[in-house]
Amino acid sequence: MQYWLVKSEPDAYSWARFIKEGRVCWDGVRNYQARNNLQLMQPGDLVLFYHSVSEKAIVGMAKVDKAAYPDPSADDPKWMAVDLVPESAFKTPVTLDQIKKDPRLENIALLRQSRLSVMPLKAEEFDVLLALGN
DNA sequence: GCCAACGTTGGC
DNA sequence: GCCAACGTTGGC
Repeated sequence: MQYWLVKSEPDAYSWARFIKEGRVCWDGVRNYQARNNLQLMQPGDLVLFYHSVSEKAIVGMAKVDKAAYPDPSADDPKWMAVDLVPESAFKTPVTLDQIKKDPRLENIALLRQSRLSVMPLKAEEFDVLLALGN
């Protein structure tokens, strides 16, 4: 079991829409490092869902439902997608500000590599974030 | 709206 | 293979 975090601009694809639709093909990733992370996802892995830009907070948790397969939105089969299903909404969104202020999260990839859109979380980081959100 | 970070492209 | 130019992301 591994833990991940994915980013989405709420204007492009929001948590609310994810809940409403009940499943998403997480496609459109066009960055090798993010793609490599997608390829490592296994069904059952837990994924925190971060709203970037306007909200800047983790808003919920999803679960990997289908491991990586060629991205249907890409011309080139080297790009990958996974399927995610909603698991639970956070009671309280965990803001970027909170994350920055928490010494337990000082090495989180979200802060270290601000532009990466699919990143692994350490189990300890995942636990801290889940506790903050619930 | 600006800009830092960083990835990609293309000329040399 | 280097690097300047350019595009994108995402925080501020």
